[in-house]
Amino acid sequence: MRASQFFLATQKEAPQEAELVSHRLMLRAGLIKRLGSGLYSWMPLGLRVLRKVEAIVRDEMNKAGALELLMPAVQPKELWEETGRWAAFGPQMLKIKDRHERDFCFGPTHEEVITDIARKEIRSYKQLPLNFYQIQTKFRDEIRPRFGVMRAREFVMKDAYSFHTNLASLEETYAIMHQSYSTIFNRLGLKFRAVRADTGAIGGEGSHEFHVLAGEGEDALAYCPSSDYAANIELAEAVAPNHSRASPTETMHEVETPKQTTCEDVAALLGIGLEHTVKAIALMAKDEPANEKFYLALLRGDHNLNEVKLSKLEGLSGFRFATEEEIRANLNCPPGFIGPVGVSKQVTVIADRTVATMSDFVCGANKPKYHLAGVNFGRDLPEPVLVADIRNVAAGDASPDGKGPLELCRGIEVGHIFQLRTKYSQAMNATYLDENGQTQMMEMGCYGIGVSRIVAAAIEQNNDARGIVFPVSIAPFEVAVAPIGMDKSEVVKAAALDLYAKLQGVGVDVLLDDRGERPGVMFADLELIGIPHRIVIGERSLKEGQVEYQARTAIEAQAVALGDIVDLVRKVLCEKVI
RNA sequence: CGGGGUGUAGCGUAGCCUGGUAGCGCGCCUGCUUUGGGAGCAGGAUGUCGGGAGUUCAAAUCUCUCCACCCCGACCA
Repeated sequence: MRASQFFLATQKEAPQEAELVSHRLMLRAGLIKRLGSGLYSWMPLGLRVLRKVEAIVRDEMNKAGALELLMPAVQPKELWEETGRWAAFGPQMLKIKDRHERDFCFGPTHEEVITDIARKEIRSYKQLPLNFYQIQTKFRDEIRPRFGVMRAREFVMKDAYSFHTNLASLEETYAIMHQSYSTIFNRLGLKFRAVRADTGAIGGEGSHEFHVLAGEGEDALAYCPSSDYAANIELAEAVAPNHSRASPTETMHEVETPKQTTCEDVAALLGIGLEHTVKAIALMAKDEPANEKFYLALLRGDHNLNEVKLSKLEGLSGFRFATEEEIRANLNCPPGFIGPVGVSKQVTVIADRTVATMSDFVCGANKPKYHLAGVNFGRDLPEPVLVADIRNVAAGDASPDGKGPLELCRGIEVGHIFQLRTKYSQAMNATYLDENGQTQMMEMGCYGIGVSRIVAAAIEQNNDARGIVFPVSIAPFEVAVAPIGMDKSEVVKAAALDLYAKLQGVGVDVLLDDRGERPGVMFADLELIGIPHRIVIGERSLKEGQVEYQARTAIEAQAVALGDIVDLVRKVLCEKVI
């Protein structure tokens, strides 16, 4: 591609709408343009990247035995009513009407459509297993779209759905997909991690998420460096302490804490470690539809509440944080000084497993400007009603597989695989006849990849002060040729055109910057848009029979003989292929 | 939806408090010069100041209202 025939739309300054580095760079490099909240146009440069990601995903899906098809983006309401998801999906689903006032949605996902296809087309066990996939635009009316295409409302997704006669077959395909996803992210040149995950709204049993590792990722992950354990922090178990509670050594006593409303402040005032304090979090939840109860959740001062774990406890599925008024009404004390000692029987106390083994701890006194020290369960207050794992794991915690301490990192979820089992086949009566002529439910799996999100995640993981650093496999162009003074110098022009033709001839995806811009402009643009390799042709070095080669990640250029440059490019491109 | 913020040319912004000619940088167009890290000079084009209503002799500026977008929480590929 010649830059003069292409559409480069780089900008020096990023629009102030963007906060996240990948979003800013995508706008500055002219990869995308915003149309509305969560709606983006893919400009020619960005689309090249998106298409390369798609091509890798498609290639690996095909290799894994999945069959590509394409389903309608617009889906009739009736299908969704069969699974109860017309109502359950809620406002995240964009509902639309046709001219006859019939209800449709713009598909946020395709379990219903594919299951409808399966129940109509699959009759016999001989046809199974089958794995269908598509790469398609989805729409989810997110509560808060943000970060550009990272969390857009309209986005491109690869979704695959597999059908099986039994669980073993499902598990086999699930393992193949797991492997295929790993291959995909390796080929994309991304650092990633597969983690055990919560199954969320889609339901089912086994589930793994694939995260691109990035410091600003939306998800926190826990992993064990000395084993293969890795899990989303939402799910990662904080293993129960392996010691029993020590006997009390102190008597309970009040301490004056006039301005200390947090565990940190109280610990600092008393000169003790945060791990000797207990914080109380006031919650409201309905155990019956009409009956809202007040709860106190107890966590060690240095631990954080895990809302996913908490909401899985009996009666706490729809919990919310109590308001200040509710705290005052139930504890007769303002927030900042609340604690579990002396509370009425109306208050249900839930203790994290770590808290349950603490003794001689410090907590709020339920009395303004006072805390209590030397507090002990059994003696100073009743044992907690419920003891459970309700905290986030912290770095250094024991791994649940017993193979060492956990570490934390952040990631961007770009893939998710599920064993759906028979959730949809049952709801929609997707059956087949087995060897004995008996009707059986199909087992199902589903496997998603956020194709457009991958582009943002790749940039989030690979950038520097000068701009994007694309992995070769998804760069809009593999190599840029930058001739200096092309319009002035016939030798430069001839050499540039010749090299351009030769690189194209050997199948290199090359951009010739023939715009006639000054060197500084070319270099800045080519670096911003993240072209991995650059060849500069100038009169100066041509006199020596040389050109300059520089990798995007390199600090300095190296002189290369004109005759060797094509081979060098082929070599560096091959090194990147996995 | 709750909390915080922003809206002035394609992008970034000043002006708003204290009402009175809409300004700057980048980009864009023309010409000349320039060509190894975002060029120089000269000339030029582009604004419903987010929309509507109100106050006023006069509104980008004050008031009301609607809208859009961004950031923090619950959702997710």
